Amino acid sequence: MPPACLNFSLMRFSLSQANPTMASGSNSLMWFRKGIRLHDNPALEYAARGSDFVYPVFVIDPHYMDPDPNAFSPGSKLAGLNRIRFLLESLVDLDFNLKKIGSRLLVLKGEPSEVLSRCLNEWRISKLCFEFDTEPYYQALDKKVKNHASAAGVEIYSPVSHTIFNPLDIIQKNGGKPPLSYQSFIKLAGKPSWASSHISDEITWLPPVGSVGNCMISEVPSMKELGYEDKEEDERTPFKGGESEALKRLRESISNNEWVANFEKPKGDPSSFLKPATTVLSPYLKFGCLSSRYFYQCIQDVQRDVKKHTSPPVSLLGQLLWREFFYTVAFGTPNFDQMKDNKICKQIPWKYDDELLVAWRDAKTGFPWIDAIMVQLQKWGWMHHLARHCVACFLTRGDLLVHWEMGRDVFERLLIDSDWSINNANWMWLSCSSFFYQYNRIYSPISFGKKYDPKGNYIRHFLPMLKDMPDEYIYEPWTAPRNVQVKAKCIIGKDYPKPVVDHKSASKECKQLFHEAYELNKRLNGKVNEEGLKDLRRKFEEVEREQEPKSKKLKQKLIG
DNA sequence: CAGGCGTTGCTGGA
DNA sequence: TCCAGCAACGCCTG
Repeated sequence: MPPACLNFSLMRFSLSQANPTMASGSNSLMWFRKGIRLHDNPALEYAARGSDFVYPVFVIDPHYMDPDPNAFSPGSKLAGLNRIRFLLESLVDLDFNLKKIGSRLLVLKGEPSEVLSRCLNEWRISKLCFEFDTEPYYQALDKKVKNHASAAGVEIYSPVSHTIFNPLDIIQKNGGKPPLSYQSFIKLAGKPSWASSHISDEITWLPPVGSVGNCMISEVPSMKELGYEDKEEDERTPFKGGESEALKRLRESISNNEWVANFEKPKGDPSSFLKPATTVLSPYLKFGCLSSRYFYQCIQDVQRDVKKHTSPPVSLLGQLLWREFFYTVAFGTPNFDQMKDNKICKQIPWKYDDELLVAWRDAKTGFPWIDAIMVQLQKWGWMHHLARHCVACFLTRGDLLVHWEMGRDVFERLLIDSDWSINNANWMWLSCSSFFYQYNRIYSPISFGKKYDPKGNYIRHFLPMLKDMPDEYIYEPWTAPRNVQVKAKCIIGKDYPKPVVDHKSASKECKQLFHEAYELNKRLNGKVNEEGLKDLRRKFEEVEREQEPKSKKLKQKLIG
C-alpha cells in the first residue's frame, strides 16, 4: 500500500541532514519512470537521506522504445516519434540537472524488473525508491520489482507524488468506490493536506554515484541511437521536453496574473495554434517534469493576489483537479481502458470499421475542421482540448459510430501528453460511455470551428491543399462550385477527399442508435452481453439501409 | 422518488 | 454577446 500523502516538513529537512560524513554505509537506487524532475521529488529526497551513494536510474524498456516498422506512424509499438523525442529530451535535461549537483543519470536497457534486480545485487542497494504509479502497467511491474527487492532484503520507498491527492485515500473515503462525478470528487478530496505550507525547493546536493561494476550503463541515447530516422525538415512538435522547459513554461503562464485569474477552459479558442489558448503544461505533468503539487501552489499564490478569480471546474486549478478526478476513477475501476467488463461504461454497439478509422486517423474525412485537427495531432502531438472533443465526438457518437477504444489507441500513440487515466476517461466522456450522457449534444464538424476561426486560418495552415479555397467554402469545400475548386487548385475528390458521411443524417442516426442503446442498458441494468449488442447493431443496420437511398441522394446533391 | 444539476451543442433571434 | 428553444441523458441529494 502506498504511504499517505507526503509529509513536506520531512522533505524540507531531508537534504540538509544527508551529511556524507554521517555515512551509514548504505546505497540507494532512485528509479525514475515518470517524475522526471528534481523539484518536489520525495522519492529522490528519501534516496539521498543518509546514503553514501545514490544511483539515479532510468531503464529503457525495448517494448516501449524500440522501433516498430509495422506501426501506422513512425515510432515504437506504443509511442510516436514526438513522444519518444519528448521523453529523451526530458532525460537529457534530468541528466544535466543531476550533473549540476554532483550526480548523473544512469541509463540501462532491458526489461525493467530484470535490469533492476541485477542492479540491486551488483550495487548492494539497501534502499529502492520510486514514485508510486496507479497505471495497471506499473502496478504489475512494481509488484514484480517489490517482490524481487523484498526477497533481497531491500527497503522500498514508493511515495505518491505524481498526483496531488492519494487516489486510494479518496476511494476509501467514499466507501471503497471511486466517485463518479467531478463534484463528488471535489467534496471528498477537500484541500490538500499541505495547502497552507510550502513545498520544498529544488534539491541542491546529492550523494555521489558509486561504482557501477558490471552493469551496462550509458548516457541518454539519441533518437538515432535508438534506431529512428529523425529528419530535421519534418514538422515536429514545437514543445521541448524536460524539467527546465516545464518550469520556464510554468513561470511564463503564471506571470500573467490576470490570465490565470480569468482562465475559463471552455472559453478557449481551439483554432489558436501560434499562441495556444492553454498553458500546454500537460505533457510536462504527464512525464512529471512538472510537479502537480508545485503547480497547484503556484496557482494558489496567484489567486491570493487578485481580487476575484474563476473557480473549478473551469478555472486553471480546476483543470488540475480534473486530472486528480480521472486518476482516482481510473485507479478504482477494473478494466477502465475497455468497454467490456467495465462497470462504469455504457455498452454501445460500436463499429470496428477500419476504413472509417483510417479515414479519420489519416485526416481524410473530407471535413477540413476535423482533418486539420488530425494533422496537428500527427505533426505536433498536441491539440487544444476542444479540438480533441470535436474529433473524438466525430469518430464515435457524433458521426462515424466507431469504437472509442480505436480512437483512444490513436491518441495514446500520437499525443505527447497521452496519459492512460486521462485519455481513457476523456474518450469515455466524449463517446457518452461514462461521466457524460447528453448524446444529443453533438459537435458540428462544420460550424464549431467557424465560430472561432471564420476565415479558416487553422485549416489553411494544417491542410495546405485548401489554402486558396475562399472563406465561404473553407469548412465545406464540397459545396464549392467546380470553377471555384479549379481556381483554388483543389478539386474535391482528387486533391482533397469528399466527405465520408453526410453530417446531418449521420448525426441523426447516431442519436437514434444511442436512444435505443441507452434503453437497453437501462433495462438490463448495464449487463448487456455481446448478443444484445449484436441484435442492436443488426436492427440499426436495417434502419441505416432504409435511410441509405435518401442520404445517398442528399450526399450526391451536396457533392454535386 | 422527484427535482436540480452538469467544464465546453446547435440554431436562430434580439 | 446573450438568450430561448430544441430534446433530454444519468448522477446526486433530500
